[in-house]
Amino acid sequence: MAATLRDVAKLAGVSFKTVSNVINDYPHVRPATREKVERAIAELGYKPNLNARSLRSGRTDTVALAVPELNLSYFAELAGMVIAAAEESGLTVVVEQTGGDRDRELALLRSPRLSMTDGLILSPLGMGQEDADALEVPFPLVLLGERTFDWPCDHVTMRNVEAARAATEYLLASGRRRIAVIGEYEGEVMGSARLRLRGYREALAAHDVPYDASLVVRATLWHRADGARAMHELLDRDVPFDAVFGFNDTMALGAMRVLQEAGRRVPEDVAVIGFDDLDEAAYSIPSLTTVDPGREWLARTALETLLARIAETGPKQPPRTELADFTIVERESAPKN
Amino acid sequence: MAATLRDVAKLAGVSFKTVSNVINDYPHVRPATREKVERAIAELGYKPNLNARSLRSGRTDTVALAVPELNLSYFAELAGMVIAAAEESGLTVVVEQTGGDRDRELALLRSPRLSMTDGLILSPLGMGQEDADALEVPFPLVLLGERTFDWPCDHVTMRNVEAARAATEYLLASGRRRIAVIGEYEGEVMGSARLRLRGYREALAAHDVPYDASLVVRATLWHRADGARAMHELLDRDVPFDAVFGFNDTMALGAMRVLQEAGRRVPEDVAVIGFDDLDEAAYSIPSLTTVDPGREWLARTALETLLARIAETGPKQPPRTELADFTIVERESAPKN
DNA sequence: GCAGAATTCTACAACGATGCAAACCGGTGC
DNA sequence: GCACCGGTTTGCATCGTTGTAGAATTCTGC
Repeated sequence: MAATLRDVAKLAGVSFKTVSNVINDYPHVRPATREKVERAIAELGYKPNLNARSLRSGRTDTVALAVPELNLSYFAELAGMVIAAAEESGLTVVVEQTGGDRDRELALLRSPRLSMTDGLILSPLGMGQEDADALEVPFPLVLLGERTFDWPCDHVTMRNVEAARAATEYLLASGRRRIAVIGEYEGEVMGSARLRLRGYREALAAHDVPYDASLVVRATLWHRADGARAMHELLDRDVPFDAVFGFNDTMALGAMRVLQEAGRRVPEDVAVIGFDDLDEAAYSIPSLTTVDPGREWLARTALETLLARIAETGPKQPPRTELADFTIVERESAPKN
Repeated sequence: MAATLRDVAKLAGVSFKTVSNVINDYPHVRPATREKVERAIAELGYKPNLNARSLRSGRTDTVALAVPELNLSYFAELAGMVIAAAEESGLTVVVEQTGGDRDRELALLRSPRLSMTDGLILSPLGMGQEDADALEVPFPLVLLGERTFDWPCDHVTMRNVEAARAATEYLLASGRRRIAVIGEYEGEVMGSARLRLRGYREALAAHDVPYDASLVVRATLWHRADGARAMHELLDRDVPFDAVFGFNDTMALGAMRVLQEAGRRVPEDVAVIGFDDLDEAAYSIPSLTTVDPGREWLARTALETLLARIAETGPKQPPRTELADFTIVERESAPKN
């Protein structure tokens, strides 16, 4: 089996605690001793058993990240960024998929699996206000992305309302007046869909454009297929529209595809704007104008916030809420004018 | 702090070992005792400390999955599938990103972090034959995707040569003769790029179409931007071509975008075929004909193979090689004729 | 050359769980 | 009435590490 501290100690001719001291950079170790120990470590290829270390020290240097599914590019890219940021701090990341399902989110929050981690970054989707007290957990927890309830808990998110409002105003400024929306999700109380819809309505109101419910199409999951389905539904409704605001890029791309199949030119007949600024938005045909919600910043900040909470020793600090800045990325599907 | 076995034991009025027996479904526990213990567990909200359990039992019920980056949809979707499959077996998955970088792949194989897992599923990219003995590791290891060297090690992959050959023949059958290829990677000896190129050449040879190196464009990373860059390069070369075979969908989509920007019609002027069958391939404009390499099967099989190796007790079984079946998914970018 | 203060090293007890083997307990069989 | 037998419960050692406290060694100043 793998070498342990004691094996190294025996080889180096010191007590096993000294080996531990060397590994942990304990200051008072004579250079000669240190070198002897290091040679023994190298010779045996000793690697510390992190489980034992965790058990003893109480720290695992592992964090859990729970997202709906990696199949959604937004979450895949976000997860990639969180993992990269964690790697920089020497942390390991356990990735969990909840499917955006309430029960699985709740189960995760209670799961013993989390005892192997120092904390959790959760992107909740399915949970609602009635589940808020499930967030009363005995470990550091950071919500990443819109929370669907009111609860004092660290929270890193984007300016959904403002960004959606800006996106809508961008379309309005380019002369569009009949702006359809894809991604509304009626069951949801405080999630992204609701907030983005609010931003949309604020923009309309600010420009005296009447809100028309027949331009709003719901989609609970935000996959490409949902965007496509929503666009079919919109076309079937046979209401005129000259722009589409997809609540995420994936749906916007799905919708854009259907739009063009149906013979509508983008952007001449219909402008399309998305939300997320996925990698692929720059390469679609036409390329997709979208909102960059500041994902890189979100990922890093979520991790930093979690680490700060983990490092916390004294009395509990009040919950933090961090908001990313957004920008609108202009591309072909919705030119400025 | 969290409740331990002893706390539960005290509350239930039994020895802590009995509590352990209840938790582990040890058969000889009187129903009355079991119930008493279970009540105490529920009352205290006891959750086993998995670190302690792992230390003692040697099993972590966690596996590591290392892919180049989640930013590449292929790997994101693959990772999602592996995690989902692991979840079904009650396993946790640690995700590592290597960036396809040789040094990081090697570092990972030697990392103490793996002591927190029961085994590793690795998608190697950067390592080469000279690193083969780095695969001599003291834990179960399964290579997922093409291996870049010859080494007796469990290996789950796709039929790269045959699939590439089939893709090329598909294009030939539709009358194309000048088929460009994007994704060749000269440094690589045995990886996917080489194998797919071989399949391409076999198909050409079988149909007496001469191989023309000026139609082959290299790309070391297989991002959308690489596909776009490669297509620019190809257009700059000013050689005639009537089809493009992208070694993955992401590049094919990037290339298709550039192609259309340049005024070439897809598929009328140039047919495009990809490889991977990503979600988005069905929604691009035009939708992308591609090779489905059997990812779902790959993900599940990789995990199963790893689990079998972990469960292994007796003498080491010989390494397994598992090959997924592929299919060609016909879409608009390359119609059958 | 020696006391006293640093410095360096070691011993022992945890962390919270599981495996083993022994102890217990009530009932049988003789 | 006693040995014996399952089924049931328990005690102890142990996994590999770190924290604390104290022992051993070296260094300093006189």
